[in-house]
Amino acid sequence: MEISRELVRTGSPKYVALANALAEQIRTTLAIGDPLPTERELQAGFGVSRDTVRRAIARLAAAGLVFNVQGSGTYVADPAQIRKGPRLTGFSQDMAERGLRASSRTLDCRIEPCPADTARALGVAEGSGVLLLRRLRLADQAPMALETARLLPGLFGDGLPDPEGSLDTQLAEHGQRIMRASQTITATNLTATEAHLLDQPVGAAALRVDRVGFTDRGRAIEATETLYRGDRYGYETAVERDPS
Amino acid sequence: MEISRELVRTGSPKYVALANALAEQIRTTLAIGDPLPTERELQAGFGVSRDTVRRAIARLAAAGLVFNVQGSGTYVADPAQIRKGPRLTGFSQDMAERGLRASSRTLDCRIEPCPADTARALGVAEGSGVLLLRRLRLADQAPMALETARLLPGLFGDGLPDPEGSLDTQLAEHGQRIMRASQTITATNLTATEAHLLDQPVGAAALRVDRVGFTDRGRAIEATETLYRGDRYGYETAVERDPS
DNA sequence: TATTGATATTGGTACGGACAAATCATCGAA
DNA sequence: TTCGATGATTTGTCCGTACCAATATCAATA
Repeated sequence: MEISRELVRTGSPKYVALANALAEQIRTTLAIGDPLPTERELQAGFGVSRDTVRRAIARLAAAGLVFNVQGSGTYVADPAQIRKGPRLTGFSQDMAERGLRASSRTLDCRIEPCPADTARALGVAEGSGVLLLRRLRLADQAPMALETARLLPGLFGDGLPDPEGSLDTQLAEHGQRIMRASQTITATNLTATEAHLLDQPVGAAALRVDRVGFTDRGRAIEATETLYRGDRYGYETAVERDPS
Repeated sequence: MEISRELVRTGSPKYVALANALAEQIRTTLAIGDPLPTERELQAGFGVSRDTVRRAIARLAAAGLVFNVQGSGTYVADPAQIRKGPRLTGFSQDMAERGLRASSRTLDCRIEPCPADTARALGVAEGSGVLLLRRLRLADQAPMALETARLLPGLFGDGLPDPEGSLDTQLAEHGQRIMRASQTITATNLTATEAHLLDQPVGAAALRVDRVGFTDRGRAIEATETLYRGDRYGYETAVERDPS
């Protein structure tokens, strides 16, 4: 493997720059199963410490690009097989990655008393006012999902969000970034109302995703229930074994 | 926070032992939002290097137990809100964690030609012989899921696996451990045959999980399709934002 | 009182070294 | 040829040090 000896750092830490450089070289010059240069070779080649090399490789391993074998080396993983784990995305980005154009039709946008289960998830008192946003989500103009979001009040200053835009983006503009979320995925048959909105036959199978979003401080700020059309949507995820 | 000064190491690395010790003390003596001792305090208290302390804390952070704030400290996260990510488990263990007793009824167990899509997932030639294992999975005696597994031949020496036992356990006994898997989750309506086996009405919504299991070397050895009853099963997962 | 600015504290990055554990290549013996 | 021992190689763990970046604290100032 050819080793470039200069790292481009645009404000990011050195190990991130090194990881990017390695990822690029893996894409361009290495095949699946090929070994990377040894850590000490990389250390010498890039003129960095082994600690930095190991951090960079750990980053690639976490992304599923490579895997380590103690005593042997570090090897390029199969990108077709090792899919990336589920990333936290909004609907728009999710659709974009599937090559679909996302749009939405707002069904409801107002302050309403919080139901019990949502209140528990958000850590607020039952019946206290939360922002309700109900939207029909379209992909390439055709109905894809029915989304009911409840957010803590005051996240958008005093006003309401723009129902047409990406919630995630608007939250970020107000200094609130959802860094992690917990989801429960179930299957359900559509009711008549839901089926009509989604342009599906009554009783059709739908994927129901209940999501609670947290900031990096662990504060729950958003609870969303989404009904995806079973015939159009699949949820991809990667799981790993417990360290044991 | 009280700091114990002795670490119990049962073969595991020091940072793992420290992480366990910290997790225990967090459970017993700290509340949500409380700050951990500073890294330098822990370093002195346990008599280890700061590197070891940081590794231990990184482990806890990855598990969602704590979170870091640069310049401020490390704080205890809310365990009720931050659920653990999905772990790679077999059906038996999955049910056990839900407090249900798993059993199974074998519907089919033989060698058969591999269909095209599975062949691609497993990286073998289409039509080559793979081990087919079809089982009805029961939880507390009631049908829960319909599982169709295809495995590379020869994983169990020359014979077939015991259809009643845990596949995962039997694989491990033959030196094959599935370390990661990629899954696609969809919703579907049950056919008449499937519905009958699962004791559900025809057309009931079911959660379909297509899983491909890989060894730590990235080799695919198992492809499983599982139909879970929509009224009994939910899939829980945690997602995180991309590092960006 | 409110704001600013200096200073200390805390986690984040980076360097260096040493040894352990797993693996691999080699060589010798059976 | 086959098997096993041996030593070299490679990743994993652990230690120590130094400095950077973000945050918190508090005194000085307007």
